[in-house]
Amino acid sequence: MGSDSLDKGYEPKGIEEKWYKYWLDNGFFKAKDKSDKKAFSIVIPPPNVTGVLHMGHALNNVIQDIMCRYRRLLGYNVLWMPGTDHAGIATQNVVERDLAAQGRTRDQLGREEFIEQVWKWREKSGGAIINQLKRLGASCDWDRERFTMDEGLSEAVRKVFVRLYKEGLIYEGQYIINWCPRCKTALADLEVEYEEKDSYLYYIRYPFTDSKNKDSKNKDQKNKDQKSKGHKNKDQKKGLIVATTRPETMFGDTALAVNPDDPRFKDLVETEVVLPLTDRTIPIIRDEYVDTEFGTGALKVTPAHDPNDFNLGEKHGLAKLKVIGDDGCMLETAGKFAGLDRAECRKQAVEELIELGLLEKKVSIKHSVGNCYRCHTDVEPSISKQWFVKVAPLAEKASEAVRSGRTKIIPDIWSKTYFEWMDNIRDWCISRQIWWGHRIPVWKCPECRAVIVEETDPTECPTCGSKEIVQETDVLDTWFSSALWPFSTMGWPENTDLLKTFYPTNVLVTGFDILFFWVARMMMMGIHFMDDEVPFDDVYIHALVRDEHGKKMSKSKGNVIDPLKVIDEYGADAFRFTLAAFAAQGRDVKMSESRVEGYRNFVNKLWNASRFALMHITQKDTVIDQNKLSLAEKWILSRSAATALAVKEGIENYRFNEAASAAYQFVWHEFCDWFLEMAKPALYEKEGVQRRDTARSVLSRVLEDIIVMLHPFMPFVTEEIYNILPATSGSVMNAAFPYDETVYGNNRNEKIEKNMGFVFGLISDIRNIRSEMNIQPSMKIKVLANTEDEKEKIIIAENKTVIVNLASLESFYFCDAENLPSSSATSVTGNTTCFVSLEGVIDFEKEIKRLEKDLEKNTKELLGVQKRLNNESFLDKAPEKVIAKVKAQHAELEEKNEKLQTNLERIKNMK
RNA sequence: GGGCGAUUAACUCAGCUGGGAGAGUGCAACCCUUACAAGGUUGAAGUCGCAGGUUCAAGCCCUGCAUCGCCCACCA
Repeated sequence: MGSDSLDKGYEPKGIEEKWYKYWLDNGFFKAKDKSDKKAFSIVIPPPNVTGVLHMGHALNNVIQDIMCRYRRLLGYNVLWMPGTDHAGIATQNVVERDLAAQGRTRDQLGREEFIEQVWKWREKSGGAIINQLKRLGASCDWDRERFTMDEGLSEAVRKVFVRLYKEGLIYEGQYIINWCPRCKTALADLEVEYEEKDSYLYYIRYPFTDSKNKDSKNKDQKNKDQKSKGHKNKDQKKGLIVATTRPETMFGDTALAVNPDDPRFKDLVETEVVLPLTDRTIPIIRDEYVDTEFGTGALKVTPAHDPNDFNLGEKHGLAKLKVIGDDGCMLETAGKFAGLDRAECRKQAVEELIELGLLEKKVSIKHSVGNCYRCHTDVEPSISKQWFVKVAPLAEKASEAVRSGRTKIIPDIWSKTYFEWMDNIRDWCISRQIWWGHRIPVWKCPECRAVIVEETDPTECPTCGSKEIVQETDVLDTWFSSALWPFSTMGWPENTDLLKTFYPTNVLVTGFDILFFWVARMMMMGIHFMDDEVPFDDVYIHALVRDEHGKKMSKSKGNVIDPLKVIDEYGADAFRFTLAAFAAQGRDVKMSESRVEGYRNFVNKLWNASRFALMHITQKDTVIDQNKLSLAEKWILSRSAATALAVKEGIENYRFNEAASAAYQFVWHEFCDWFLEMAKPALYEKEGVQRRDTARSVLSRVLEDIIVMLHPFMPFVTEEIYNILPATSGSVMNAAFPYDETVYGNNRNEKIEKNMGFVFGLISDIRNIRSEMNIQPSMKIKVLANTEDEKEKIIIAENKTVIVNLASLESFYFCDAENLPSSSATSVTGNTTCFVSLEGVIDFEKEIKRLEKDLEKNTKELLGVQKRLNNESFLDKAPEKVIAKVKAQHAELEEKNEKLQTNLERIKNMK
C-alpha cells in the first residue's frame, strides 16, 4: 500500500480489476467435477445474449455470489454455472434491426445466411453482459460458460422433444394463438402483456335478412312484435345491434350469438342476419356463454380471431374465417378492404358503417389489449397451426414436488401463486415462426403424409422411402431450452460426473417475473427427465429493483440507474453491500444513489480502520492469551463471534439484509466506535509492552474475522485488506469463515457483553452531561461513580481498567457518594450514580432543570410498569418469564427514581 | 372478476412464533481528539393507514373500510 493511497479515501478502481484478474488466474472460481468436499451448486438464470446489465441482474447475481463465496469460505466445492440464453425473438429482432439499417431484410438473406449473421452478431457483441457480470465480482466458473444454442444443449433439446413427442406430450394442432404481426410469429399466452387502453365500443346494427325471403308465419309474428313493443323495439325491427371493440374483425364473423335466457331475445324469430359491408348472411345462435349484462346482449362470433369465439365456433360447428393476415393486413376475405392494415381497416369500415346508417353509436371504453412482450405491438389472436406441449401431466408432478416440500419456495407466499398457475395450466404453444432458435426436429413426407420425429436427421421417409421429406420450418420457444438449463448445462443426456456431483442444485435465485416462464417449466422438465429428481432444493424469489420512489425503472420514464455507472462511481463493493442490505424478503428494493453513497462510506470506514490497525500490527504472531485479556478485549471477541453467527444465519436463511446489517452495526459501531478507541492506550504502549502486544493480537484477530465475514458481500476491498494484513497470507478466498461451532461458546460471553453495556451507558451519560451543560471539550473533568453493594463493586472494579483505558476520552475515578465535590453534575445509569465534577462553575439552574426532566420521564415510565404489575390478570396469566422481566424492570426504575431524587436534592442544597 | 402485497420518525425501510417500537439518511447543536470531516459526540422527532374485535397484553392475530402497487383471467 503506497503512501499516496493512505492519504485519500478508499479508491476501488484499480483494486477491483487487479483482484478479479488474480482470482481468475488462480482458478478460485473453478468447481471440481468430483471431490470429497461437500458440493454446493447454483445455475445462473441465463441473461439474454442481447442483454445489458440492469439492476435486476445486479441484485440477482450479487445474491448468488454472496452465497457462493460464503460456501467457499466454509470449504465447499462450489459450482456456479454461468451462461447466456439465445433469446430467440429478442435476438432476431436486434439483428433484423441491424440489417434494416443497411437496407436489407432477413428474407433477402434467406434462412441460412441470416442465421449465420446472428451467430456473427453473437460473437461480436453477445458477450457484453458476461463482462458486466464480472465487474460485479461474480464468481462463476467461467470456463464452463454455456449458451442455450451450444451443441450440447441443442442435443439435449432434441432428445427432450423427441421423447415428449413419442410420449404423446407434444402435438401439432390448429388452434387460436397469439400472433405478433411485427415479429411474425406465434406467442405463448405468457408472452402477451395486457395493457388498459382507451378504446371505443362500437354499436353496429346487423340487419335481418330481407323479410321477403321469410315464410309468412314469421312475417306475421314479426309484425305483431313490432306492434306490441312499439318504438322501443325500433332497433330490433331492422336487426340486431352488436357491441364490439374490434369492428375490423366483422368480416370474419360467422354467427351472432345471444343468451337463450335473455328476455330481450325470447321472441326473436329471425335466424339469420346480414353481415354488413358484405353480401354474406350469418346465423343467430344461442349460447349461455353470452353475458346478458354486457353491451346489447348480442355477440358477434369471430372464431378465427378471438379465443372465446373460437370455442363457441367449435361448439356450434361454425366456420373459422381468417380475415387478418400474418402481417396484420386484411386478407382477401375482407372484400374490398383487403390489403389494408387492420387499424386502417377499422377506420374505413366504421366510416362506411356510418354512411350506411348502421353504426348506432360509439362509446368510450377502457379495454385491455394484449401486446407482444418483445416489441409491444398489439397481438392478433389468430387461428394457426402450431406445436404444443401437453403440460397437465408434467405440471401435476411439479406441483406435487413443492407441496411435499421436496422443493421449497422462499418466501413461501409464492408457493400459492405457483400452485395457482400449475393447477390451471394450459397447453404450451412452443412453435415460433422465426429463424433463430432450435429448429423443430420434425420432418414430413409430402407423398405419404408420414410424420418423422427422430433424434438423428432422417434422409428418407421410413414409410414410403421418399427422399422428398421436408423439415418443419418453425423453431422452438426460447423457454423450451431454458427449461432444461439445470441439467443440460451439466452435460445431460450423458450421465456426467458433474451431474452426479451437482444435480439437484441447492438453490435457484430468481425474480418472480419469471416464476412461470422459467421456474415452473424447469420444475416440470427436471422432474420428468431426471428420474423424478427436482432441479433445485430451494427457489429463492427475490424482490424487484425499483427507483427510489418505488416506480419500475424504465427507459421511457428516464429513471433507470445504470449499475455500471454506480460501480464506476462508488465501487462494486459498496454497490453490492447496498443491494444486500436492502434485499429484505417480500419487498421491492428501492434503489437510489444516496443509499449507495452511505455504504460507500462504510467501505471507506473499513478501509480506514484497517489503515489504523496496520499502524500497530507488526507481527504475524496472533496467539491470544486468554488470561491477559482486558474486559474490552474479551467483549470484542465475544461480539465478533456473535456477529459471525448472525451473518451465517442471515445468509443461510436468505435474510441477506439481516446479515448485512449485523455486520455493518458491528464493524462501525462496536469495532470502530468503541473498541478501537478503547484499545488506543494499550496500543500506544501506555500500559506496558505486554498489554500492547495483547491488544495488537486481539486487534489483528478481530479485523481478520471481519474481513473474512464481509468477503461474500465486499469481495474486492476485503481481498485487498487481507493481503495487506501482516498476520495473513494468500487469498481471503482460502480463509475459513470465522464461525466455528466448537469454539463459539468460548468466545461468546454474554456476561462480559452485559458488563460492557453498563460501561457504555456510563460513558454515554457522562458525554450527555458534557453536551447538555455545554462543557467545553477542552475542559478536563473528573468523574466519580459511587457504588452501593458488593456486586457492583466487582463490576466497577472490572470496569476501572476499561475506564482508565479510555483516558483519551474521559478521566474517571471512584469515590463514595458522600465525598461529593462542591460543584458537580450527576447522571444515573443502571444501578450507579456518577458525578461529574467540574473545574469551572456549574450552572445550577440548568442542572436542576435537566434532572427534573429526567425524573419526570423516569416516573412516567415507572408508573406504567407499576400499573402492569398491579393488574391481577397479568400476574395470573402471563408467563413467568415475562413477569420476572417486568419485575426486574420495575425494580430498576424504582431505584433510578430514588437516586434521581436524592441527586436533585443535593444539587438544590449545594445551590 | 379472482388472488397477493404494502401502509411504522421528514425520507427509505427493519421489526421472525403477540410482552411497551429500531436503523440508515436527513435535521439541530458542539467538535479538524495523531485511522477516517466519506469522520466524532449529543439531541429532537412516531395515536405503528382508519374503525371495530380477540387477549392480562396487539405494530404483530381476526373482521370491515380507505389509499397505493402487483399478478392472474376468455368481459365481446
